[in-house]
Amino acid sequence: MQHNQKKINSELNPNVSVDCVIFGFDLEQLTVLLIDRGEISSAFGPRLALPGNLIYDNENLDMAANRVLDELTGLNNIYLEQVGAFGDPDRIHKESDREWLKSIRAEPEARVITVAYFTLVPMSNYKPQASSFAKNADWVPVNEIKELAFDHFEILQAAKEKLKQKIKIQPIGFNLLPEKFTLSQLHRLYESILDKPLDKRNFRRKIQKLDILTSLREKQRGVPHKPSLLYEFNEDKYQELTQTGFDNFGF
Amino acid sequence: MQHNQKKINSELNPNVSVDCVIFGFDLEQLTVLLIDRGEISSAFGPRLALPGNLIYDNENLDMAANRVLDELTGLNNIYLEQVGAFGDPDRIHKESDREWLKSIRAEPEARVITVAYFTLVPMSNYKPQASSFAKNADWVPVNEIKELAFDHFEILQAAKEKLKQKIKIQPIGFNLLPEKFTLSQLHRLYESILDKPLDKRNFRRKIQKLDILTSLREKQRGVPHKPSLLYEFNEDKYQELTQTGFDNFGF
DNA sequence: TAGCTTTGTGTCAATTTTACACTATCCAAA
DNA sequence: TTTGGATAGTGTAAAATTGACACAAAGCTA
Repeated sequence: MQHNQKKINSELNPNVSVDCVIFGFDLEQLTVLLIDRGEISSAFGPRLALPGNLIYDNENLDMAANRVLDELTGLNNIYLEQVGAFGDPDRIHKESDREWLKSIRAEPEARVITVAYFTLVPMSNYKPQASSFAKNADWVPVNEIKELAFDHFEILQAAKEKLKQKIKIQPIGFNLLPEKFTLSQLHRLYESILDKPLDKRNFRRKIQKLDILTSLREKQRGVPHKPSLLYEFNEDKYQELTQTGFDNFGF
Repeated sequence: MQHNQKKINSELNPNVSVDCVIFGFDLEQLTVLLIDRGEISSAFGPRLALPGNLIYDNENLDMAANRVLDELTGLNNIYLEQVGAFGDPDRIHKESDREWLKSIRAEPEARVITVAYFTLVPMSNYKPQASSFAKNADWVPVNEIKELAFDHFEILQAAKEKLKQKIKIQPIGFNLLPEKFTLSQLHRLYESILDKPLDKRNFRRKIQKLDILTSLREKQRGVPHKPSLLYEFNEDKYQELTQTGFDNFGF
């Protein structure tokens, strides 16, 4: 593999962007980190949008997604997975979006293909803060989101679906929880991702059988009810599992 | 949704391409339709590549993939699914690939992000033929492919994986078979996609339970052994199934 | 100390999965 | 026409998994 073209300066590629669906879990429900575009577009359409940006010509797509994530949250080394590319020619040309683009893009009329990612961040590690491209960012429960800028709602749907599929195959949900968590929290997390109720006892049986939890000799404190045992995620077992994979479909 | 920018002429977008992993099944094994780039690059690297092309500015990604597929095979209305975007800055800058690009691209040095698709075509409906961007195209058994141009081998791996996952969730395999087929052929197809042997009786039981096959009162002819019953795919049941979905993971 | 809230636990029936081997049918070759 | 070769087609029993279901224990609060 040779690199024949050394890029001294890296420039924004006006035709390709990344957008991130940043999932969090407030121990109650699944949430997404959205940016508020402010008044400028509110007269015409949704204020909220997924964080995203054009890519630089010297970075690959994963790097670009990580950069966006880092700029917004200060987090890196985060679970990140590509959802796919979205490239409708008119995806950014709704009236309500054009105004905003004029204010942030050098070529607001350019056709932009976006590559969507989803990431899982432990909300406890992060509180929203201002960033270069977002004055305001906030966690919004997934179920309350009815519309978003551009085609971001469609992207969100795709990301949810991908997460749903993925969590059936790999125990990635732990990325959304604090280091120590209770089985009830994990249970609730699965319910909100799969978007259906799961029997408590059956869930516990099944998750325990995966053998990736370490039970700590420590209880919840300060809760007005029987305190729960805390658990930790067992990375070694996880690695082993991802090797083996856990297939579902019986064949 | 308003369209504010009418494009009279559509131009090639020099920064975004689509590549298609066109799967076929020769009733023995899974195959992929590859184009032969010919002598020009053979001195340096692989001659074979996935069919693909730059997108036009007035078409969306699915349309572009369909166009590539149509140009090469004359087939349209084919099962098609996005695999994802591949955007390493150096993905097309191997020495062995640059020569070829010079011969087919207006801007051979431009950075190109590609969006990969996989499609399933019934091989019986198609015999390779010349096309605008490929003098020669041919079916190659998946297992025999060791290297491809650009990052196409990586794309192929991703497409195989996606197909593997997908076939566990939806009965899409039928797209690879002729209209009438035998259970053994279907069996063999699943084995070659999942890349592992499946017990014959268990497979038959399971597939029958899906209830998407119609048994024809017709037998194979001219085979030097007990002829197999022929089956047909039942579209109505399939639609019903995709509604319900068939989940694997038990939760 | 009484009451509220959530945790944590077991069993049984039904279903699904896995492993496994022999006969039936057609063609081809002798 | 008989025989051999090849693949089709079929059932069962043991093991594992799933799904449905209810009540006592622990801590907090008033």
